[in-house]
Amino acid sequence: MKKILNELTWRGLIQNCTPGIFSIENNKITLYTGLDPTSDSLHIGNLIPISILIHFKNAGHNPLIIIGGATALIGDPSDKNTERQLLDNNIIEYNINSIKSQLYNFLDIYPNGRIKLLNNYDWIKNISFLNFVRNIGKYITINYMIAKDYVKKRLNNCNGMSFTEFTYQLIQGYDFFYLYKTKNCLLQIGGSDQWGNIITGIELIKKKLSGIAYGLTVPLITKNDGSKLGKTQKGTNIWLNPKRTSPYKFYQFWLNISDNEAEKFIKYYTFLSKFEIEQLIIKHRQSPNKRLLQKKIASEITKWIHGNKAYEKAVNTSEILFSKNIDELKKINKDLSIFNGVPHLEINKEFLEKGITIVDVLVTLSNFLSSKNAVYRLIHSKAILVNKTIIYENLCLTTHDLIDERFILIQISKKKFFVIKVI
RNA sequence: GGGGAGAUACUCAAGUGGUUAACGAGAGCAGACUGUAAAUCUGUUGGUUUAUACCUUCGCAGGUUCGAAUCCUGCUCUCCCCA
Repeated sequence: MKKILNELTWRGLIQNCTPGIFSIENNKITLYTGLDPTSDSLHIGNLIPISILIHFKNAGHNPLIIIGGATALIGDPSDKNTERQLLDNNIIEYNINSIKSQLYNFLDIYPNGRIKLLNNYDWIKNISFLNFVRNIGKYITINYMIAKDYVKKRLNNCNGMSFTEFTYQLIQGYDFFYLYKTKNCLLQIGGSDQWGNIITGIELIKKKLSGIAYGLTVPLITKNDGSKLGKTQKGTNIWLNPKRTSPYKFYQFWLNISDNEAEKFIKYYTFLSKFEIEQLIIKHRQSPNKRLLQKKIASEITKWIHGNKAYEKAVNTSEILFSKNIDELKKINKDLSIFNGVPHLEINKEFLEKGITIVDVLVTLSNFLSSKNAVYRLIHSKAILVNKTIIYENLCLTTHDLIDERFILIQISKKKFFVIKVI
């Protein structure tokens, strides 16, 4: 059995763990992490605990992923300052199915692979309230429960905390208890906000079964400015679902991380060996302008999540969009699918013959920018390019501006692109 | 129940009758420099017009005034102290 905890430590993936955890890595163990179906897609923050599962799997252990079909009905209060809105059953079910099919795409899910997928609704749905209160609630004191940081915070907060959310930690604790009892699952992995919930499970196992279980949390991945990773500048998540975050955008996100971040993320998000990573970091420091690390991370993760084809397309699109001159644009041979994932507007050719202004394209017709003033401001600061040429006024575009008779490329600042396609 | 303080743009926070679309800071956006990096510097951040004009905005609703974020009245909400 390959030792794994040193590996995880080296990668910086361990934020906190319960004492004695190093004793378990010698034998094959079962471990799990939970995913909340609060949305119909995972985002890149979810990949960290998942990648730990994969490290364990590669070392020969037995990983489980628990989808929180039951716990999502309650809503995890960890890390939240206010009561959550309850989610609708149908939405949760839809989310569960979406997340499941997503996981099948990029993980070796049982029966073909080694990672088993379970839904905690399956074992929680049949528990009666009385049974739960007598058999589980009796083992955990209120004193223990209100000592949790997030509970304290909420108790001091005038909005308070509902009984429903207060019980959440017991339900998640019960999951761990159940998995320990039925599958001999010894370890739970979670984000740093999950510490309290994990500990409750361990406590329950200790009190009720005199068993010893372990927990491990991953660091909260932050960007240099302290913001949570997975959010872009505008605060939107980087999703794994290509409909929410196109492979092109996904690829660009990784390509744009800073040097500092890149040295960390290559350890978090790729499965390259320690040797390979150290070599890459050395090379990168020698000539950082080549951005070897960013490119490597972007390629590894994009291929992993979206597949080789989508990755190649994203690279191709990037090369064309970021090329300095107009000739590159002419090379695409009318294959506009290269622009999938780039914001665009489709218009009739007749419409374009009459002429259409930049402001209309970006605001009136597409809402790509929020106001006309914003466009004028950008034009004045020379931030808008049409087909790679800076414009100085609110230009009126016509069919003469079309490339290959098919499209016009508008570039806003260095990294934002907008395509007008004629149909 | 009694007393006190407050509510200003994305956030914090000045301004207490007249160049006030509102100081400043953070944040965002853009430009320069670079490597589609970081740091730095510069500009910018209500809307319409791409021009210099108008409209809307300082908790909500009224009022006083030539003129209000600023004064008055009522209301709503938040915080603090004493019961």
